[in-house]
Amino acid sequence: MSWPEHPPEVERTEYTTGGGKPKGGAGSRGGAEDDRRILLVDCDMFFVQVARLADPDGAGATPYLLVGGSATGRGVVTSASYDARPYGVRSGMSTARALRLCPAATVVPVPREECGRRSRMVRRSLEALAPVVEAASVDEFYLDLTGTERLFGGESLAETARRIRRRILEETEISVSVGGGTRKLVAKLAAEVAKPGGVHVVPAGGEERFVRGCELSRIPGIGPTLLAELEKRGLRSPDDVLAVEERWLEEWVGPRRAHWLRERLRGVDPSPVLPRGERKSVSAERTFHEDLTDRGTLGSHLQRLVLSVGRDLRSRGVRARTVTVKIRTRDFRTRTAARTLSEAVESDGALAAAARSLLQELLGRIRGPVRLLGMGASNLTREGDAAQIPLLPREADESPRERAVSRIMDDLRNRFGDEALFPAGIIPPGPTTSRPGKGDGEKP
DNA sequence: TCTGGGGTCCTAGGACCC
DNA sequence: TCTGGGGTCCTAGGACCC
Repeated sequence: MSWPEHPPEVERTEYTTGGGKPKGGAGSRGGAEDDRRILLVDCDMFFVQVARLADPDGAGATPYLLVGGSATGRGVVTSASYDARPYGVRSGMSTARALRLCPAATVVPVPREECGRRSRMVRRSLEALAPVVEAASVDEFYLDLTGTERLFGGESLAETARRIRRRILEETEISVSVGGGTRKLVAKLAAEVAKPGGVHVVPAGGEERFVRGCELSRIPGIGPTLLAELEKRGLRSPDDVLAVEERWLEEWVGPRRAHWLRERLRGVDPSPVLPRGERKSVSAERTFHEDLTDRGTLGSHLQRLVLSVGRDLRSRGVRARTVTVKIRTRDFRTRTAARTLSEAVESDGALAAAARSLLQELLGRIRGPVRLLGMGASNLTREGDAAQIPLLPREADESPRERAVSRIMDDLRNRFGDEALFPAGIIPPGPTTSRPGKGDGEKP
């Protein structure tokens, strides 16, 4: 059974809101009358699945698989196989510690390209099955099926979810779990219940009871900081939070967050399922194997980051007006410096010029070695978009020649590989830049 | 237990303009 | 010399997500 190209009788819920932010304004409440049919399709341990598909004999052969950074360096676990989790391994944990907990485990690097490929496969399959698809991340997709009841012959949301699950597995070899309900928040939490490889749908009207039954830490938007803030006040469950007088909550976490929190815990979430718009920023960063002090070395690393970000910008056909440089020191403090240029740029030369002076500025502000260096570009505009007319004549941030040079370099790298050219002063890929897909995990 | 890399969104303060 | 309010843009930092 497949989805017609343009389902005529689908009545889409129309939303006028711009960003899909959970503003919770008085106008658009997700009240009891909310009868949307929303699914969250969540790939099971996505990186582990993809690593196994990409390397069936290596990663695919061991039950205890950790996907993530190197074991000897400062890497962390991005995803751990279900067999490894009973040992206490969690994503975000340092790989070294994970290996202490589960010594039998194999570590492999994240297969980035293959992850992108499989993610696009899943998205395309879903787009053929539902009228509105929002890619929330590489491995999570919201579907809005509101109005499809007749089209699907009265099929229940849970039946639809199971059908979609089977279909995705057939078409992409990726196993997913599916959560469903009338709101994104509820669908998301339901998917946790559905894992691994199952389906869970919360019936309309049961939202508040369902959310109240969840742990606070599982509610999207409640992170470690807010959690600790609430715990400090003795609030450990949704019921605890909802029992507290509103004015106290407002005093503790601020009026806006207090309101947001109460709405969420009552299962209210009016945010619409919206296909993702344009990218807002592009960045690259690097944590060093050992903290760095030498400014020349830092400069070379910065240049590498510039090349990566510049190429990313150009491949997307966008230009950036704001350049940001970020450093993290040994004490884990992060500092950023940003500059907005008078016109948007895309060439490595223009990006590098801005980045270099920002790095100097940052190095003047800190003492001691640098743990991480990052570089980002934001304030993006499409190439074709009308450029702002400068009010006064000024020096250009970027010449047509600089743009042309960068594009030629992209072309050469695309044809002959990343290592084809490294302008003087650039640190070539070192031993820490391991290549995915070879052998049994990485040992730099 | 020593914390990756890619993002998004929010807040707060200052500059500047009207 | 004292005194506005609002709007927009920019910067820095931080919370959060996967």
